[in-house]
Amino acid sequence: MECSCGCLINSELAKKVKSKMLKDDILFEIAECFKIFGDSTRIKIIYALKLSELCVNDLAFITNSTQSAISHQLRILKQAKLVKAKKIGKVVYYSLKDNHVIKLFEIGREHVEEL
Amino acid sequence: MECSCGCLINSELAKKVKSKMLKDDILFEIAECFKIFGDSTRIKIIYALKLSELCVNDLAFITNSTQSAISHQLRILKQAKLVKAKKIGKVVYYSLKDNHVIKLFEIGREHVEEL
DNA sequence: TCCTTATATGAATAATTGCTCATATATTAA
DNA sequence: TTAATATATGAGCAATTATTCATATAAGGA
Repeated sequence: MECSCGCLINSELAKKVKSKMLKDDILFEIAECFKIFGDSTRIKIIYALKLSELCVNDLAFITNSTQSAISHQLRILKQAKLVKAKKIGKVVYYSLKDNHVIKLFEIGREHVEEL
Repeated sequence: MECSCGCLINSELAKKVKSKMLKDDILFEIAECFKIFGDSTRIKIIYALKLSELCVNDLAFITNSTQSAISHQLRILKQAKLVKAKKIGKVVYYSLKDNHVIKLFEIGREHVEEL
């Protein structure tokens, strides 16, 4: 028995596939990226920002959420480099950082609509 | 004060954006889709299956995980229609359901590698 | 200065979730 | 039939997480 899985049929194949796997930390980062998109509130924020640059209170209004909840989520989105912020007076305007965010959203949307 | 957010500057904009938002249930489904990709173990499974059709034990070996953990995650992936299963004898072979899964994975990977 | 508005944030809570462990089912071999 | 192998699954647990609440900070207006 060659591999730890105990599956005799595919042991050679399994070793080959294992050797071709991306590094764990890369796969972890990819999962972390998707995790950001995997929350209703954050997806709503992303979609709203796809339509327009918006301030925190407007985002709260648009998403039927509270200012606090949105602010917490915006911090997460900012840390993930998905949105950027611009402060004018006491108002902070948020917008999507780049088109990659929109691209990812659209592919996800397509996938859902095809099911 | 027109909108519940109390933000006078953007109240008209906010109402306009809100009217253009996708339905909550659509956005929820999109988030749910991304959520599936947002776990290290599942991403490892998806990447491994991108390389080859594999049985449960091989997947456990390749991902350094247990048979039980992988089986649980495969059930989630199957329910989400991301993988399909084919039983031959006592071995169950899993593979990706379609190229959309690969496409989503690749866009996520690109995004991570650009950061 | 005092008040209001806009945003941020720490703590607490409730809900979700991924894993482990034990066990069940199914198939094949002896 | 009995044993071994491959997979599935329910219960319990630990960790994560999204929200709420209270409060802090910051800016503008009276």
